[in-house]
Amino acid sequence: MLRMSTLFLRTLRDDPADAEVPSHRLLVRAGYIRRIAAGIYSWLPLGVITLRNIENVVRQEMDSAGFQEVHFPAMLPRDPYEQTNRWTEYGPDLFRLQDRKGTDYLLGPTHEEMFTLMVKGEYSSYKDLPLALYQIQTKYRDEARPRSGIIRGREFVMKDSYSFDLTDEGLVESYQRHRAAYIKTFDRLGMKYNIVSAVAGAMGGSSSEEFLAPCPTGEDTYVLCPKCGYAANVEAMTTKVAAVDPSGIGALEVFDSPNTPTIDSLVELLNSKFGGGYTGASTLKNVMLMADDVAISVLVPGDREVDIKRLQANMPGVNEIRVFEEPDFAKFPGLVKGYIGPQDAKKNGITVYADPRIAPGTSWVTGANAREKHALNVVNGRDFEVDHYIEAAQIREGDSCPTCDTAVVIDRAIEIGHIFQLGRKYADALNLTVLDQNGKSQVVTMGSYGIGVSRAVAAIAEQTHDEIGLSWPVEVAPAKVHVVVAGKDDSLFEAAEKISADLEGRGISVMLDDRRGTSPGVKFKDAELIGIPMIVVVGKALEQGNVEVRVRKSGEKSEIAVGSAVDEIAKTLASLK
RNA sequence: CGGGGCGUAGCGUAGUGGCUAGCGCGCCUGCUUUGGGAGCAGGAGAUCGGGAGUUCGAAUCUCCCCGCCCCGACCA
Repeated sequence: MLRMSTLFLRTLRDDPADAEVPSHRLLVRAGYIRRIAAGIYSWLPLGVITLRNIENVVRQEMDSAGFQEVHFPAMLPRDPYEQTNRWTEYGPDLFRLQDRKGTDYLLGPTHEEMFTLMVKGEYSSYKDLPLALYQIQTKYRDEARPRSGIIRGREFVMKDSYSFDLTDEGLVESYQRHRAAYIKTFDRLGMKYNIVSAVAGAMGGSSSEEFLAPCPTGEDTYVLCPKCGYAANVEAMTTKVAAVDPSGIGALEVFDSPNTPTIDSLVELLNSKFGGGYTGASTLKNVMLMADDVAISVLVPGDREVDIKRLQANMPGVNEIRVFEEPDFAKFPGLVKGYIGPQDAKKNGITVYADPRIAPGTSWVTGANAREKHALNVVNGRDFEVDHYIEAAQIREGDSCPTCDTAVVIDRAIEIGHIFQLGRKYADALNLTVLDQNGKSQVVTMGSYGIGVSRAVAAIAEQTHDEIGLSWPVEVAPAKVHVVVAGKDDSLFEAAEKISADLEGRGISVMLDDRRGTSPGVKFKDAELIGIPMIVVVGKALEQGNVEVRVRKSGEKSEIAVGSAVDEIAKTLASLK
C-alpha cells in the first residue's frame, strides 16, 4: 500500500517551465519523473511503479509467446560493432567511452551484434531453431535533438527481441508470432494504435511494420485509409498510377517563357498564352539533388515538393541526399537553372528518378533546357526516359489509397513498436551459421523487434490525460484505487484504513491519502493529477454509512454503503480494464 | 548543425546601472481551520548559470564559455 503521508512525492502546482507536451508536463507535475539533463530523466516512486507495470505486461506477453529473456550489459566493447561496421556507421549518435587503458567501449543503442554472438556461442544446429530471445534494457543514443520529455530521450528503456531461423519461411513465421504478441501487449496496455507499413531503412531487410500510437504530439506522420484500413508511414506510402496511351498527344513544342523560373509564374503564362485549364499539376518539376555525390534528377508534378525524407527512405544504401548548390550546377553546364527538363538528361549525364505520378505516357509542361524557354507536350517514354521510378513526392491528405483508391487521411503518432525481418545482414557479418539436415553450413536469418517501454509511459499519458491531470489505464496505473480521507475525524481515517486493507487483501493495489492536516481540496487535486483510475472518498458521507466512489476517467460519482464498498469497487474496476 | 527563446531559492516568477534582490507556491514553528489547491503570526532558504571585463557601483552593460526549451536538419 502506498501511503501519501510517507510517499516520496511532491506534486507541483505550476507547470514546469521547460515542459511543453502534456505527458512531460504532467509526469513532472504529478511527481513521476524529474529532468537530469537534456533527454535524461530520473524516475520517482510513482514513475518507477508505472514503468515496472508496463515492463511486466511486456515481459508476460513475451514469455507467454515462448520468447526467452536474457540480459546484456549496456556498456559494450567496440569490436563486435566494428565487425558489422556500425562503430562507424552509427556516427555521432553512438555514446563512446574509454577505459583506463584507452580501450574503446560504447553504450548500446541496440543489441543486434550481442544477440547474434550469444546465439553463435551456444547453438550450431538447425535442430535448435527457431529461437527467439529478448531483453528489457536501458539504451543510449546521443540524439541530435532529444525532445518532448520522455518521448525521445537519450537514455530510454526498450524491450528488444531477435528471432533466429534457418529459412525465409521460418522468419516470416517468427515475425508473425511477434506481431501477434505485440497486439496482445498493446491491447493490454490500453493503448490506441495502428499497425502501419514502414520502410526497413538502413537496417536492411524486406518487411517492416511500425506500431504507432496516434496523438497530436507524435513525431511520426502516417496515412490511413478510412475505407480499407490501409496504413503506412508516409515514407512507405505507395502510389498507384496507371500508364496512359499518349497517341493523341501532339508533338513536343518549345515556346518562349521569359521570367518564369517558378511553377506559379509558368502556370500564369500558360493560361494567358494557351487558354485556361493549366495548374501546377500540369507541369513537371525537375529537382536536382546530390545523392552521396551522385547527381540525380527527381521528377515530381509541379504542385508537389520532393519529400527528401521519403526519397531517402526509398534509396537504401544512400547516406546523404542534399539539394544542388551553385558549385554542383557549375559542374553540369547543360543544366539551365529554372528551365530544366528531363529531355536532355542522358546527354548531361544525369540519372533520372521519377515519382510514380509521372506515369509512362503522361504528358507535361516542363523546362526546355534553354534560358527562358519551356516545352509543351513532353511525353514520358517518347520525349524523355525515366531510369528509375521511386516514391519521392510529398504525400497529402486526400491522396489515393494504393489498395482501394479512397482518399486517405494523414495523422500524427508516436512510434511505440517496430518489427522487422532483418534477414542475414548480422548473421553474415558475424558468421552465425548452423549445420542443416545435410551437414552443410547455413547462415541464420534474423528478425528484430522493439518496444519503447519508457516511451510507452509517455505515449499512454498522451493518449489518456485530460485538462486536470493524468488518467491511467488500470494495467499501468501506479495503484488501482486512490483512497482519500476528506476530513480530520479519526473515524474517517479508521474507515479508510479498513477499506484500503480489504482492497489490498483482494489483490487490488491502493494508494491511501492518509495525510493529516491537508485540506480536502488539495487531496482531490492531487488525486486527479496523479491519475489513479478509481478514487474513493471517505468523508462526510460516512455519517450515513457511505463512501463516495469516483471513476477518474468518466468523472462518474456514486455513494456506496461502506459494507459493500470493496465488492462494488472490485466490480467497477473489472469493468474498466 | 541552422533559426528562435530562455537561465534569479525546491517550483513558478518580478526586477534595463544605485538602498538589505521582491512576490506566489512549497518548507519550518505556533494558533485557528477541514468537501475543491484555507487564515493569521513568526521563520529558514539565492555564489542572480560560470568566467573575464567596463564602472565609484553590475542580476542589469560588453566579451567568452556552459546549460535548457521550441522549430527545422537528423533519428537501427
